[in-house]
Amino acid sequence: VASLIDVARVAGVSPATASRVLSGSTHAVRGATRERVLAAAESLDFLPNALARGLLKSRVAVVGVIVHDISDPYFSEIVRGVEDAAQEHGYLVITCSSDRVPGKEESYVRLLRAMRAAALIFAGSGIRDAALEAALRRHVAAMERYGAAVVHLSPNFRGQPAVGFDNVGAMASLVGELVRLGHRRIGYLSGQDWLYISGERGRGYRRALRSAGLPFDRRLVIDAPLSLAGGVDGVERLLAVEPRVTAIACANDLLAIGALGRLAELGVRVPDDVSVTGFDDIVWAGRTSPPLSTVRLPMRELGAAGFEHARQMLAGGRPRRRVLDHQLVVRGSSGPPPRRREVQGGQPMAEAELVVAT
Amino acid sequence: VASLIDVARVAGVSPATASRVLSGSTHAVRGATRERVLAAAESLDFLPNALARGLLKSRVAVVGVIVHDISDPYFSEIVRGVEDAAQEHGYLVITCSSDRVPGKEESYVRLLRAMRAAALIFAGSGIRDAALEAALRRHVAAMERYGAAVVHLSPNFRGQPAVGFDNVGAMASLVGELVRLGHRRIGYLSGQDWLYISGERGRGYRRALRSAGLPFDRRLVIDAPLSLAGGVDGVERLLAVEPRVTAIACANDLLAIGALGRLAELGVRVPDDVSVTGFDDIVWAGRTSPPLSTVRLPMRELGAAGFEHARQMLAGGRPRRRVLDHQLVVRGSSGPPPRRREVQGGQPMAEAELVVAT
DNA sequence: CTGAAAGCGCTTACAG
DNA sequence: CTGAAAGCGCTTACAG
Repeated sequence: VASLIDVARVAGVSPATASRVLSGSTHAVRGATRERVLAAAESLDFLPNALARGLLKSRVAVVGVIVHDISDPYFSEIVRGVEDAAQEHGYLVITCSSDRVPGKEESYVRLLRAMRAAALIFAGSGIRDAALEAALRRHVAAMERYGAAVVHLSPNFRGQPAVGFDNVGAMASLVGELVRLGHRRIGYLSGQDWLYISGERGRGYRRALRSAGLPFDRRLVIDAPLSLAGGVDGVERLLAVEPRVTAIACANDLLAIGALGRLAELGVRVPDDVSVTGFDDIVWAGRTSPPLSTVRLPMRELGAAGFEHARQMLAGGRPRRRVLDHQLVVRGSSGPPPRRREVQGGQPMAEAELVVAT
Repeated sequence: VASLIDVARVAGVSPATASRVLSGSTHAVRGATRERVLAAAESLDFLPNALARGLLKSRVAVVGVIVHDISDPYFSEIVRGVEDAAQEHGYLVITCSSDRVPGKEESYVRLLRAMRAAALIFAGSGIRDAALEAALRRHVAAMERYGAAVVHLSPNFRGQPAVGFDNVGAMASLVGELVRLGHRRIGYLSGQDWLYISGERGRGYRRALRSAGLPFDRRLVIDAPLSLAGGVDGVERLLAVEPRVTAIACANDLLAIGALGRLAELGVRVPDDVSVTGFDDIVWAGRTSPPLSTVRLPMRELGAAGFEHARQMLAGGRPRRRVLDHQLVVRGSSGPPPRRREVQGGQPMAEAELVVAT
């Protein structure tokens, strides 16, 4: 493989001159010399070694992104946004699926640090885990010492993210919409309680209830993981605890889609018997049966903005914190509560009646 | 940031000794010395610089994966498989969404080559483009020269992939299933004709027709891109050309799901009026309305096997070519053709009759 | 405008 | 078992 030395030799110049031509330096080089170097590089199919350059610069043009799972559409959308922005600037993107397991997250960050990645983006929510957070602080400090930019896109141990969403407000407006439709007993599938993001979205749910003067019933909040399986399981548990819910708000679309599937199996009609809402608006939310009412978060834009934030930091700037806009998307999975129940008011209802539509 | 030199100084040994302890060398080191080095590394929060090591080894523990689009579930599944296998061996994964644009693909491969990635995995189909293929040959040759492993997971200019699927056979059996159900006029949304994969799957479609003694009608093959939008648009064009189709086979699930959406809007009932089949079995295929009949490809396993193949090559082995098993998944989107049409046989049918179910 | 030289942080024959 | 030294492939003050 040709090195800069080879190019210099073929062009009949010193490596220093060859470097100045090939690395985009501003140092002046005579036109004819420049041509000779370019021709030599071309003929040798020379490509500068990014490792050598990175060693010198103490960091390499790579951005690591920590996600929960790259096959989760929420995260693949974000990564796509990072990728697009990164590519424009010649950066490569490393994806790390932590599965929200502290050990995996730490191990990925360690590898990224060893690689001297120029930027580290935490796309997913922070995990409440003292040992992990201590390790993360250490790694992040070390990375910042060698000049890396570290950016969070979700709430975490450092607080609010550099670029993010108004999770509280968005969830509050979505649940508020259910209240407006007439729902009074609204269940909530909340996501793992040791995720910072669950705290935020749960706060939105409670805020909406409070604004409507509705009581908060702890039993209606089910701590189900943010996944399809979590939705399947969570909706089951919720109905077992309180079959009279007329609406189920979910902390993300995956939970809601899982719930939708299980409700269909149980013969519970959506939205006739129960309304269901998601959060995120992944592309598949519009194609479920019925289509999911949710909140649209511009995930791709988030990823791009996250990279941009990092890039500005690398350029020595102090970019401002940003909160990207969300949008309510009302589709077919939400509607007014069933009449019969309104008539019954707060009366307990036999479980059989809930699945009357079977 | 602490370097090996710092560790050596603190431990009171030479950098050579510190290296031997910290890099997992087999070179013998006295127990007490080893302890001192380990303690020093620990106290300095030392992490070896992967760039320096990579420079020495002429490649770095990173695997680049070229995909069409990381937000396409087919590819995010594959990447997840690569990631899981890679993580076990301390490799990091770089994802590159080429959008099937030759210039982007070339540019990503160039960056990966500059980075001295130890492995390059082409997850998506090859693109028929002379200029791209020439550039790719050049880059791949250079990468192999510095010791990288290059692996394809889909048909391409080099022929069949190192690890892949039996696309022809799988599509033939799926279309064969439609024939078995009684369909005689089967449309086909084929994917871009300049993708090697489209050629393979299209061959499967033709093989099934041939086996059944059915004529191949070029007009029933619609060259629609492998995406949701392609399905929306493709099904529209197909019905315009030949409203009498009783089944529509699609080159992937995205096409089929797009088609399903458009058919619902048109009031065409699936499968009562028209059967629809996909290919890949992405996780969402089971949640459409109706659920999609398709072929299940173990994408995650493909990614893992692809990494494993590369790893064996890096270890100096000559791993065997592999074809992973697929599986027919018959769900609700396919069924017998409508009665009325069987009665009418080959009679032309007014377009209005097709959408009679509106 | 050009080049010699030092150095980024490691690893590994080689000598002892 | 340990260490001095060379070298991977670049870039950049520094001198001219």
